[in-house]
Amino acid sequence: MAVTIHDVAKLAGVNSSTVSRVLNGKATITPDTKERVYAAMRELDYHPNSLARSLASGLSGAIGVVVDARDAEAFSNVFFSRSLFAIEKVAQARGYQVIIANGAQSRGGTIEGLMKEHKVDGLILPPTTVKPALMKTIGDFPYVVLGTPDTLRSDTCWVDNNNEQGAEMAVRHLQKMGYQQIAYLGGYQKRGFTKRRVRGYQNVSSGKETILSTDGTSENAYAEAVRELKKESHADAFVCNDNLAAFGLLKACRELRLRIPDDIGIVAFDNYPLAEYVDPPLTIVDIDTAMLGEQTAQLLFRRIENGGGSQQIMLSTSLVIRASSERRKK
Amino acid sequence: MAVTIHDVAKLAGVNSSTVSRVLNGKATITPDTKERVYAAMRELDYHPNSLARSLASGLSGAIGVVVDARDAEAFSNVFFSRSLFAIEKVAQARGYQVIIANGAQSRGGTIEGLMKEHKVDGLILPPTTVKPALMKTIGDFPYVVLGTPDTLRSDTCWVDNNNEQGAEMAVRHLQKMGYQQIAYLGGYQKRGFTKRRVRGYQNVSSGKETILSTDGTSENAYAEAVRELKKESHADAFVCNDNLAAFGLLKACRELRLRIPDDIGIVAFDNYPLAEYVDPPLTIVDIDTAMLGEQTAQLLFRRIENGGGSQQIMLSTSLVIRASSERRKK
DNA sequence: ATCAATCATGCAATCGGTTGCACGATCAAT
DNA sequence: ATTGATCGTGCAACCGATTGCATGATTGAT
Repeated sequence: MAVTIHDVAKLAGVNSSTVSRVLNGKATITPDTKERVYAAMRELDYHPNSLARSLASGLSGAIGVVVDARDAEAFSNVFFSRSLFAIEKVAQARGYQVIIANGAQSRGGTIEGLMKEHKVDGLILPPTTVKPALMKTIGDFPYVVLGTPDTLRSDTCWVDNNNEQGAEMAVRHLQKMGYQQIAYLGGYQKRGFTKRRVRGYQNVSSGKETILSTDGTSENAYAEAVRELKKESHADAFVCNDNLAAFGLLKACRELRLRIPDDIGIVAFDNYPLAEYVDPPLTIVDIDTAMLGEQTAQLLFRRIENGGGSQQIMLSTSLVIRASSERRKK
Repeated sequence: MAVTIHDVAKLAGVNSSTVSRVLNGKATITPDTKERVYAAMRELDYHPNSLARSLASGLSGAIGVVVDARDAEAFSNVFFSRSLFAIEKVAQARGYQVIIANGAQSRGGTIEGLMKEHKVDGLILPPTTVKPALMKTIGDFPYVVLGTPDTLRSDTCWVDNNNEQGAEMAVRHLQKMGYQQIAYLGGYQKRGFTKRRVRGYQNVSSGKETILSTDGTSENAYAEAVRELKKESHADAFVCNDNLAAFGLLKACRELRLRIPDDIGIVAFDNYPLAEYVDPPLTIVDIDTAMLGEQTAQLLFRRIENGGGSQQIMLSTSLVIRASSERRKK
């Protein structure tokens, strides 16, 4: 098989425990010995077997990122992949591996397996998985929720962007641009983040409240938008739950010959790469996904290392103003 | 610590090796004993330590998916995430973990580490990483390239979609719709898949060949498109290297008041979720990313298990015809 | 009834590291 | 010079599984 610590030890003329100590820098070793060991490692192209290492130390050296996706779309969710990128970056800097696992099909089994079979030292979970049953089996295993769990427990760590504030900001912006009747379009109402966005919308909306829920698809958003826009006194601006909803709305406006931003104003959540390339470019409530991922990973590592207290981090969103909400004249 | 195989053995009144055999179903065990062991496992909520298992068996039970991403965008590449979803699905069905790793910053080190430190049993690599130096260190370690490597070696396994055929199909379709002067827009020419798409374009293009390379951004595609469309006798149709290029082109057409599909025909590669929601909906060379991921993973597992011969899989693309190429009148 | 073949299970080595304890060597202080 | 503290390294147990070999029990054939 491959080169082991014993081969290195023999070549360097020391005991394997010494090699181990050199490897981990955990003890005082004579510079001379250290050099001989390094030389032997180099000569043999030694790579420590991480499995043996993990077994002995009781640490897998990996963290798990759980996704809750029934179909491929959720996986290719820009939000998810960008955060994942940041998570991987933080993990790599610490010499940790990132394991991704889809928790959708196996109610809790995936997560439990990762944990109890010692495959990971910590977990990043989606809010949808945080249910009492899981919390019981998870015990004091280190985990951080990426998003806000529906059932709040003070000892749960989570990192999220401030959806409520984001929606408030969107509505205020539209109001300032002179729109009178602002509606909320899109989003599956059972999802926590949608609820919070809607709440933000309700907090500051002044006119009639119109909330058009969808199943999350563009098609559905399109249909709802058409229905609304055909009414006698319809909304003159929309806060869209995501880019997909905004695209459905754009299509509806085109068909009904409503001009944006003159007749209809639009602000949408999430900054898709294409949002600024549609006609007109979309005003966006931008979520700092990189920061989200980074903070989540760092919080997790803090918990893994210190076991330390729980913490919740809420990141602010920012508004990227583009043509879709810039009414030229009142 | 946690429950071990010995605890189970003691409770069931057998030796730990018997428990192991029950666990793995590798030997004949009396139904009675088997039941006692299962009962003990259930009672103690036993979960085998995968680290110990891996060490003993020499198999990590994980595969690595390497990404070559400098920025978050490449990671959130729809192509990548959809394939990843399919890969994870296949892996989960076999009880394997999926480790993702960004190979961008550490020339080869990441891949070598995953391999030599026994963190994974096999690798899925992007074509960009397949260079002679890596091939030497990788030896006969199981790996499959997702995409076509630039430097072809007959013993390299890879899975890719047929980009050349896809481009040919796009051009032929535009020709049939009556477009005379078809250009190719977008794509960084050094990338293998872009080269192959351009080659397909060249194979069947009849009129003047116009190849407009970009740096991959929409902005750049927009600029190139504007430059082309301002010429005296400009192209009347474009095959776009991806959706981003198509979006740049759409913007250029809007500004120059060129109508699609009457004045300009468009076919683009990759079926982004938004492609059918722009105006007009885009005709697309569709890549079956799910199949791509699935085939890649399955090929990898075949190699891990049999060590078997090398194989190359080329998947066909299909054309999804929408309004952007359907010229109403000649 | 006898013997060989097969079955069920235990024993102990092994996978490749880590780490507490022990011990001789070195060093500083008196 | 003596003594106690500190340093550098080896020994061996241990992490929690797997697996080849051995053994006693059971089975079937003659």
